[in-house]
Amino acid sequence: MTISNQGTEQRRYHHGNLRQVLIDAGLELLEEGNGELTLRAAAKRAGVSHTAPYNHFHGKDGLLAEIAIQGFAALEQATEHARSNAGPDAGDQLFATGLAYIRFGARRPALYRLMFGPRKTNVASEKVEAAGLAAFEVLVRVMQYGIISREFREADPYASAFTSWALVHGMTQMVLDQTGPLEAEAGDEIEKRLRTAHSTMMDGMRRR
Amino acid sequence: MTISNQGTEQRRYHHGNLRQVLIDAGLELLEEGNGELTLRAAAKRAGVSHTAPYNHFHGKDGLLAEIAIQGFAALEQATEHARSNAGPDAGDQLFATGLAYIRFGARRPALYRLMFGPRKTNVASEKVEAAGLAAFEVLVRVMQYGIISREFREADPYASAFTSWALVHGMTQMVLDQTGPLEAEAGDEIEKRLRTAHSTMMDGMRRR
DNA sequence: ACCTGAACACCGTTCAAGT
DNA sequence: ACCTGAACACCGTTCAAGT
Repeated sequence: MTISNQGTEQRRYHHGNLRQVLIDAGLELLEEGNGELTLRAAAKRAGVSHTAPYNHFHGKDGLLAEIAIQGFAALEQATEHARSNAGPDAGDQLFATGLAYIRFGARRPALYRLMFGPRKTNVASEKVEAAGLAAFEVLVRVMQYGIISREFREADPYASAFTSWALVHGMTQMVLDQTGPLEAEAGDEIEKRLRTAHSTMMDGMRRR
Repeated sequence: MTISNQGTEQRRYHHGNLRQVLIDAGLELLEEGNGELTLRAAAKRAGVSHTAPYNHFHGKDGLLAEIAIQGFAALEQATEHARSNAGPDAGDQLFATGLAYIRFGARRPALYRLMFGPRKTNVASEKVEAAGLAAFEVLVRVMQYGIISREFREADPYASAFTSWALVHGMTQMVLDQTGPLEAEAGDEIEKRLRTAHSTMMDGMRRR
């Protein structure tokens, strides 16, 4: 006790870090999953009884919240990666970020829906919001860069980012649903649509 | 039989038009409902056994599809009403349509989510898509009008409508979720955000 | 043609009980 | 501290049976 247990180490009992194992199981099921995530299925995949998760999460919503947080972290990473590889042009960075965003949703539809789905307001959901905000800030940085580099006209980067976020968020939703007039899984169609929207937006954002 | 039964009249058995009664019950539960719609709850409200709906719908998904169709019809009506009351300026019409759209979602969150939520692809979902397309075409008409009146520059009205639709759809989603940086239920905040986005878009759409 | 009730296989959650 | 198994109240769906 005084020797072997380092303070920051995750405690392990039967399965060692069951908490993360359950989250990973949930993410897997969501990836494979044609439908909904089930607490019992996640427990089964983790190799524990269906009541074991209650020792680590605030019921099903608690597990869902953790999964959403990790989803937002992955979204942030995907968009930031695209942004930093897009070259020095702010408009290019904005387009690359938006495209990476939509592709993230298109490839992980169930996870994406979970991230933006309804959540009972509780303590955990605040952490989800924080994770979502961190992903949002990738776009804010693009806007700030565009303004500082004098490529974009003066504006509130936060407000500009909000507009762009809403646009790609809406497009992603339309890719996931078959509702609305975007039927193609073909990435070409998505890219073409985003290109059109992006051009219109850029006309309104660029310095004249 | 030869006398009393008119061909187009809805057949009534115990409850008369149970089909529509179930749809209305579902809409009510969705409106009140803090959470999910249940087939059994809809049947209970309609005053029938929980298996009765299977005589009228393809299971729960069938009922959900019908509700979504009626939801899209209501959305179409709300946006069309706003458009036709917005005066002759195409930009004003576009803004009014978008605001009506977001408000529709904000006031019927559960119905809105159902309309755009996941649906198992089957026959019924084609009719849902058609209903969604009809609502979308309100925006297409605004774009066509703006181009014909030479207020908007030449463009594919379909593509322009798509961009606007994605934008308001994304904003609506952000109002419903608390995710993202739009916390206010106050209509003022929503209107302000839409105004910003609309101005940017209009800069890109207006004839120079 | 339309409806019911029993039955089945699920689900989330609680709780006493084990280690 | 962590896990299990029984139990409870739900859920969607099927099916034989009634009228």
